[in-house]
Formats: sequence, structure tokens, C-alpha cells
Amino acid sequence: MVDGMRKPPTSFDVARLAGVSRSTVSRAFTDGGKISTDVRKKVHEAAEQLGYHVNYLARGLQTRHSNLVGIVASRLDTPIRAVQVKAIAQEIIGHGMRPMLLTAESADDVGPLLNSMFSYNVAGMLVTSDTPPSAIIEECNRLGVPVVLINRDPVIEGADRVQMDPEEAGRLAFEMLHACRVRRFAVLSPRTRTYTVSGRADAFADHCRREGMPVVRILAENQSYFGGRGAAAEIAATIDSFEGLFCATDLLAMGALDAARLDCGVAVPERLQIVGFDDIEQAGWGAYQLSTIRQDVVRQARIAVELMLARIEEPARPPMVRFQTLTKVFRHTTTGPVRP
Amino acid sequence: MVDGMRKPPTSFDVARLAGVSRSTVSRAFTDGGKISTDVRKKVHEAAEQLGYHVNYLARGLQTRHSNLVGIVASRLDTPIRAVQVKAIAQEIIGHGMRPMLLTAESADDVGPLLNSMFSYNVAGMLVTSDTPPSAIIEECNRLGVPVVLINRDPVIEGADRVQMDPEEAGRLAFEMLHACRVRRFAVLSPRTRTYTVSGRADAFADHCRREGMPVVRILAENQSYFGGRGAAAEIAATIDSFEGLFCATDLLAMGALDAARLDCGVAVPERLQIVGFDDIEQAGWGAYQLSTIRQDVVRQARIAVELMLARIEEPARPPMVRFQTLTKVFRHTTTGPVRP
DNA sequence: ATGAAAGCGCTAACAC
DNA sequence: GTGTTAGCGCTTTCAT
Repeated sequence: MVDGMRKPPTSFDVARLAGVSRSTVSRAFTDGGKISTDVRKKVHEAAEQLGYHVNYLARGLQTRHSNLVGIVASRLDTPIRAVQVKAIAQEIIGHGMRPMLLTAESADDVGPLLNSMFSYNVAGMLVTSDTPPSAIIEECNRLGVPVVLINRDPVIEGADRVQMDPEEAGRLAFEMLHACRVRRFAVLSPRTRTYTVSGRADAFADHCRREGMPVVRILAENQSYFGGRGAAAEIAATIDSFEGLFCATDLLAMGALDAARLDCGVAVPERLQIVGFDDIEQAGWGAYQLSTIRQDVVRQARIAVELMLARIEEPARPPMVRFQTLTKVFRHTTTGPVRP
Repeated sequence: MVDGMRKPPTSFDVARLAGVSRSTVSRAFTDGGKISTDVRKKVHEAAEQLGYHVNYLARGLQTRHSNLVGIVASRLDTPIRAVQVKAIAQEIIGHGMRPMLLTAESADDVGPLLNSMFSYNVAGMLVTSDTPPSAIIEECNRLGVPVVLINRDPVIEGADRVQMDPEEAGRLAFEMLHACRVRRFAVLSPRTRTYTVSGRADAFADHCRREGMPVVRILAENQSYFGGRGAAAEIAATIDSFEGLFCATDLLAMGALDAARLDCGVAVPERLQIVGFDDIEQAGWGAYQLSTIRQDVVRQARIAVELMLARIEEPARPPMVRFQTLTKVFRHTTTGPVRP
């Protein structure tokens, strides 16, 4: 083990072994390279023999871009986000690029993190955490680095976005509960506001009012299971005024469901019907069977990368926003149509 | 928006504006740089004004290493793995490096993926998917690239490893159930074998036999919730011969728990006691309250990065293996000591 | 189709 | 403490 660690071979070494020039080696390792098939083969053999790997740092220095793509994500340990990030990473890898993963838990983190990516000449950035400072977005535009915001506040100009429509989400939730004969509503959302999460809660409440039906708003400490579970007291105190509850995330919904049946002794769905949002895997588990609204995160990932690629092609094109498709999923926390 | 996109400023531009040489600019942006405080400040101001970012590609070309660290992970959409990867990524970022995330779902994926990392001059690789081909490990050693295997088969030589001790895991599971007066055992593990997961199931079974107590082995189709749930028929068929079940993962355990109570009408913990492994967040949810064994993944991540860093310091040092601490967690799927 | 030469932006010796 | 010089390994005109 002490033996090795001689410095890795360069294109020069390969060139010599193959009896060609370094340019030819370079061409042998680039896709559209003008090179005859047998020379390419010979070069590849020499490379194989030497254990040669193209040095992407050097290549990137020349071509002015690495094929690194930054992913900025918060709460990666959350089911929906984990699925999302996995899908995005796979999509990026599928395009021959490599994802650099930045975890940003607070709004303060994301600025410096994004900023540091400039040093890597990233091909693009996909953001699914707090919205980055607009100064950075501007710098991205200046430098020609595409930024795609996933489910982020549209206040920021100049970045492409893929998101669900909070309006539609709120409406779908209302429709699901209303179809199950709910006429008095409640909605549970996290105390600290977030564009998509609070947005659909607001939209839901608006919708109820517009239809002339009462709605009580309950705030959770956070958007986790325990946030929902912690709303038990609030639910107990107000349960007399509603029979249907929309929770802005599945995690919240599952917490609220346990709060209702375990802590408050409220029967679900007989006395209280619940609808969540996201359709995380756990929503389908036997002990929950949560009715919810599905976001197609795989499609979302595909669109995000598509937007990024398109903007690499045409950096000057005006920012786009693409909406995701939302699907109603009826399970056993509502009395409506149920899949077996 | 059509305006910008002039090529980014280089250290040369900063040098000119600050009235210093390019080396001085370089020193101003390196940590141990021999440079006076006010010159450094002046340089930083000039850089700020120009919107300058150090080009890490060029720096890496010179220093012969990017500060990229490859993470190879499978099943990122799984709760335990998501937590793990988040912890690893944060640990890497905390050390000023950047994680490159590679998702490899099959053993065939991991080879090429690892191989491609050589082109990025990664500072190290952390692997928590299928075990990589040993040829690659050798190449890593040759090139001086540290590899840390997390919970992987120890058959591979030449890489550092951090893992739980399957023997200990099996013993702890036995102890937990035995302490709750279980005398006839069963163990559920996935059909396709995996070093740590199958390893602890084997160890558990061995332990039962060594103590002279009967144990039935049940195989699940995979290691997910639905794998456990799908074992309902097997459980129903064999339930007469055991009153305690160890499931090799929490997901499996929660599936088996639902299989028992929902599909087979077996009361837990009265008739059947269950112990899982991992202590994922969901194990603590109200509807499950699963007794389990905790892996400290944050500590695991810290150790993995520590091992990598240590080997960067001293590339020739012999491979190490560090074991994780395991903790018994009693909840409501056992009749033993229970936290409120 | 292939080779020669220039240069990407930076750091590291080496002088001073 | 600062400037000068020489590459790091690659791609890319421009010849041929």
C-alpha cells in the first residue's frame, strides 16, 4: 500500500503510448470529436492500460464550465424532500452531469452556499429550500448560470420556476372534503409561513369562505408529524365547529390524525375527515391510510432539469414557470370514494 | 437580461484594481496566506466590487485536488438513508468541502459511478450503497483517494469502514425480547441478502439457538414497509410457534406490525412482541410506537468523514474499522420498560 | 483526420 | 510581505 500513489497519467502519457498527439487523445474523449474509429479505439486502449481518466478540472478550466449542478435543499430528512432530491439527482446524472448537494436549513444559509457554487462554475442551480436573496439571482443571470426555483416564492424575478399552484391545491382539498359531505371546515398549517405550504392553506380557507362555509384556522409549531400532533389541544378546543380538516402537509396530517384519534378520542373519518398534501409513502401505510393530494415529484424533477437545460441553450429567454399536476387520492380518512 | 454575461473577472482583474500582483490576490483568498491584514482587506474589497469568485477548477488543477467528496448512496428515498445522507452532507460542508451526490440503486451502477469520480479529483468517497468492485478500491489506493465504506461488507480490503456490529445488533434484539419474557422467537429479514441487514438477522437467530430457544426465520420480498406487510401470510401460518419477532429494519417491522394487527388479528404486544432496527422517526409515531434499536447516524457521519480526513493526512495508514454505538429503545410493541 | 502551439485561471517556488 | 515565473492538464484554433 505504501508502494503506489505515483501521480496519475495525463493525456500526454496516453498520447505517447498510443503514438498520437495530445489533441488526438482529447478528441478521443470528447463526444463529437472528429477522429477515426480505429485511432479512437487505440487511444482508449492505451488509456485503459495506463488507468487514465480525463481531468475534468482541466477540461472545465478550458471550456469554462464544469458539468456540476448545484442542488440546494432543506429538510432533506423529510420524506417528500428525500424523494424529490433523489429524483433530481437521478435526472441530473442521467444527463451526464453531476449533482453537488448543498443542505441549507435556514434562509441565512442559502445565500453563502449559492455564492460558493460560482467558484465551481456550476452549469446550473436547483433550489428547493428557502428562496435565495435576489442579489444572487441577479448574479446568476449576469454570469449566465441558470437557476430553477422549485416550489418557491414567485416574488423573485429572473429565475425559472416549477411549482404547484397553491390556488388549485386549496380548491382540490376543498372539493375532496366537500364531496364527502363536509360543510364546516378547518385548516392546519405551520406557524412560520412558507409560500407553497401556507399558500395552499390560505387558498383553501378562501375557498371555504367564498362558498359561504365556516372555516377555522389552526397553526402548528412546525410542519412535521409532531407539529401536527402538538395541535391536539387546539383541535380538542375547536372540534365542535368543524367536521373536515385540511392539513397543509401529509406529515402534519398524520400528526393531526393521531392527535384526533389517540389524544382527543375523535373518530376518523366518522366524526372528523382529514385530507393531507404530498402523498408521501407513509400516507399509504396501514395505520394511516390518509386521503391526500399527490404531487408528482419525479415529473417535477424532470421539468426542473428540462428548464435548466433549456436555459443553458438559450440564456436570454425570459423566465418561465411550469405548474405541476395534482391528483386527488382518496383513502380512509375520508368517507368518499375509496380505493380498496 | 440580454445585456450581461460578459466573462467573469479573474484574479488578474482584481490584482489590477487593487494595485497588487496576482499572487497577492491568491494569498488573500487562501487560509494560511502570508499577507498583511490591510492588503487582504483591500483585495477583498476590489474582489467584491468586481464580483470576483475564485475559480476552484483552476485552483484544483494546480493543487491537484478539488474539495469535492463523492457520496454514493442507494435508496435515498428511505427514511434512514435520507437522514444518513443529510448528516454526511452537512458534515462534509462543515469541513469546507462539497458533496457530490451519486445515487446507485444496483451493484452494477456503483462501479461506473465511482469511476467517473476520478475525473473530478475528489478528495474522497463515502459509500453507502452496494459494495464497490475491489478493482476500484485498489485504484483509489493507487491514486491516494480515501474510500470509506458505511455499513458494507468487510470482505473488501483496503478501505476504511464504519459500521454497526451485526453480532451485537442480534444480541441486543434477543436481549430486548428475552427481557420481555419472550421464549419462542421469529426473525424477519429481506430475501436478498445484505451484509448488515441479513447479518443481524443471522446473529439474532444464532443467539436464540445458542440459548436453546426455538426461532423461525421469515423472509420478506424486500426491506420496505410493504415487504414487511407482505409477510402477513407467513406470519399467520407460523404465529403459533413464536411470541417475539425481530425485524431487521424498522420499515420491515412497521409493515409486520400492521400485518399482524390489521391483517392477522394478532394483538401487539399482548400476543406478539416486535423489535425493529434503526429507530427511524416514524418508529416514534403514535400509531406505531415501535420498540427498536437505534443507530446514531449523525455520529456515524462524523466518524466517516473523520476517517476520510485522517487518511488524507496519512494515506499509507492501514485501513480501520470503527463500530457504531447501538441503543435499545423500548416503546409499546414490547411489554418491557416503556418510556411514557 | 491529425499535430503544433497557445492559453484557460490559478498556485507555488523562488527571489527580493 | 510581495512580485516574478513557471507550470497544473486540458481544449482549441490553425495549419497541414
